[in-house]
Amino acid sequence: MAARPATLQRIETEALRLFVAKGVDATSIADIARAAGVAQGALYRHYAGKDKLVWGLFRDNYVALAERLRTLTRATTGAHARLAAIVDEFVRLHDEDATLFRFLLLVQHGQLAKVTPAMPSPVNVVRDAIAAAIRAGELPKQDVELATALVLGALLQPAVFAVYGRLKPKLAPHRDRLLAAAWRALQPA
Amino acid sequence: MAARPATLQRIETEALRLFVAKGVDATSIADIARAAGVAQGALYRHYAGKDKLVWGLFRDNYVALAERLRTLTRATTGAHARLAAIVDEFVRLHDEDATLFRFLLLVQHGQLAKVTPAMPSPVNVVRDAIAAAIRAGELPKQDVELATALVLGALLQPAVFAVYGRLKPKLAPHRDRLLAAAWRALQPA
Amino acid sequence: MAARPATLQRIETEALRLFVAKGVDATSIADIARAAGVAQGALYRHYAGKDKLVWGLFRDNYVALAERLRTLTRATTGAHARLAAIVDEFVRLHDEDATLFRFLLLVQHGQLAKVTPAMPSPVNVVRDAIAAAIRAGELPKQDVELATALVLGALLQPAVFAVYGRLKPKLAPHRDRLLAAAWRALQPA
Amino acid sequence: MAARPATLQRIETEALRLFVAKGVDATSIADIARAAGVAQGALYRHYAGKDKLVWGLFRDNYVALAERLRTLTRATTGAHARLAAIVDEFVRLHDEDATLFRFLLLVQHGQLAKVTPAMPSPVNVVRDAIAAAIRAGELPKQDVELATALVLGALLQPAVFAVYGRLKPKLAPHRDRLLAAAWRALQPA
DNA sequence: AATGAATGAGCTTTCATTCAT
DNA sequence: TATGAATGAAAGCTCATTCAT
Repeated sequence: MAARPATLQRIETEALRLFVAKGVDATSIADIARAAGVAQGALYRHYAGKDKLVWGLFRDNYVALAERLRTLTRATTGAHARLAAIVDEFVRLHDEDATLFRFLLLVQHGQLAKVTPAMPSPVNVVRDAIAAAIRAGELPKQDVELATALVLGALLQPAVFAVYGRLKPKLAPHRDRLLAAAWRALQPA
Repeated sequence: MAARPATLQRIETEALRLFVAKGVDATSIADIARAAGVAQGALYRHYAGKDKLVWGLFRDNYVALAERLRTLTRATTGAHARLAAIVDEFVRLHDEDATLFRFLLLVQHGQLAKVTPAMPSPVNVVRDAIAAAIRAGELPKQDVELATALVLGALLQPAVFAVYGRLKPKLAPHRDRLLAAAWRALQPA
Repeated sequence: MAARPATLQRIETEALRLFVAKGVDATSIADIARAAGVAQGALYRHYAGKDKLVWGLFRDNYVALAERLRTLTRATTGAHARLAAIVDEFVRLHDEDATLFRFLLLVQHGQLAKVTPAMPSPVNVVRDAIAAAIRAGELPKQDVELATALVLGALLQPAVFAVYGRLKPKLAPHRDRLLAAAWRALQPA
Repeated sequence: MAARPATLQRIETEALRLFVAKGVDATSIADIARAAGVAQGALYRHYAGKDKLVWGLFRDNYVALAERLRTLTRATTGAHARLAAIVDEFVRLHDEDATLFRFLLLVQHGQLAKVTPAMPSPVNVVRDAIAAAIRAGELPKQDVELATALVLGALLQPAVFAVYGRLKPKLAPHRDRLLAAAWRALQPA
């Protein structure tokens, strides 16, 4: 009863690690099984197939991030404070679980097509926060989608730079700068 | 002698199109050969293998973009004008050859590891322009790599949004806004 | 102690049903266990393996049919009456338990190789009845095996037609016709 | 140009042989490739998959038999002469290519479900011949499907007996007897 | 130069069977 | 006794690459 959850846990941990290290397509089921210390067939008790494993890992964590962000924006008042909460959550996730963050970052292409409009999405949380701020007069009127892209760009591209070693592995030291860039990107004047 | 380059051209065009549409790994040599109207074996007369084909397409266009950007920044004076030239070139490439832009955007992970420091890189051109502006006192002192990431984020994330249909297919209408966001991201105050 | 036989019963019923519906090879142990409402491992307490399950089901019912036919032919006098008894038993089995009949019919190839000469076989009962009638002068001299084939053909091919919906599901209405065809097949003149 | 058809021919010949000897499910693609002396992948140049190979072999020969029978019945006049032509063709096919005949016989279950009404079918040719004879007053009125089953039973069950060694490998010596049994089965009086 | 049949390694997946609990 | 997670061998299939023509 103590070793059983461990198997699934090990599979997910190793899968994430390998997907980030080698890419999803270059990671075989055999690789994952070997790393997790189980037989290949054992994976199929937990996941219907490789696609489902990738999608499950992506969706669960993508949705969880969206829900945390939603909770944070609901608990916060004021456009700037909300943006700060969003930035902090991105930075925290990146620095606390870089593997997971990079998985979401690198694997999104190929998975985003499966995201349905009904699914909670971090992108939509950011967009909704911006839209609300505009409606409240806290931000100037502007193209909401473009504004969302600019905010996300300020958060994600530094993460990409960290992946390739152009920036140090932790984003926390850059938190204020990221927040400032994101905030100013919302002032089109 | 006039039709031969056409064959190679067709192969590259179709390969790019398929790589963007289905992803590199999901695109087989057979797919490309079929789309280009040649036999599979014929591809190997032009490329040593699939990896080389992908890498060749990436490197050639990546380097070409870098060289165009380098030429532009050399021909321009003043930090803001240079940044404008960079933004314009990104926007132009995106709007004139969306397939190529998206190929570079989506395929970079998995190819960037092969980029040597000696190779001209668009990222380095942007970084050098920023570094020069700081040295010249046109921009405040700051982390150059982080500044580069913020500028690129402002350019690339809107392109990602265009891929997923969150923004309209052309970036030109957003040119001023992108430039403003990139410029302000460089004022850390 | 009363529910246990029910488990075994359920396994056999569902196995037969699935074997007929999807074929033996296309039916997995998991399918049977699921349909019977037991765990996969539980099947192995009753059967040594899948092959043994199939063989057991075939042999038990094949032998049982042979023994019923043997009893009937022993209890009957006269060639025509015996043939009628055989036809009636085939028709009765078919109409009362179509699944079992079709299982025997469809699964025989692949199982018949395991039938030993010592095992009671419906085919041999029919053959022995014909041979006895010839010895008794009730039927003309003829190739006994060929005669057996002709009688069985008249009984089994209509059953095949019923499987594929070319005939209605019940053979009882055709009983007289089947008997006539079988009887006449035995008059080589 | 001489060796190419040989490959496909070898594949089909060996596949048929193995399917009859071991059954379709027990015959692996590896078995066929080994027997045909080609790599496994080579099979997929000619057939989309194992299912398609089996179906292709079945359908082609099933249809070809139907068309030969159709030609024969069209070229013949009189119910008895037509039936004789049908019996002769079955006997001929059986004795000249026992492997093919047994393939059609043993593999039909599992393939017949894919036969569309538009496809020429030996069963329908026999049925049509009987129906025509009834309309012409050459045979008494009767259930045409049942009559078809009885005729086919008289032809196919002896073939099954030959498979299992209960009858000698050739049916030709039994031709008159088979024809007589089939003909009498059509006289319900 | 081009063709396309063939190769062979590798992939994902299935499944009968085992065994600790 | 029953469970179901785990095993491991084998299956069907794909695909980058080679090579005789």
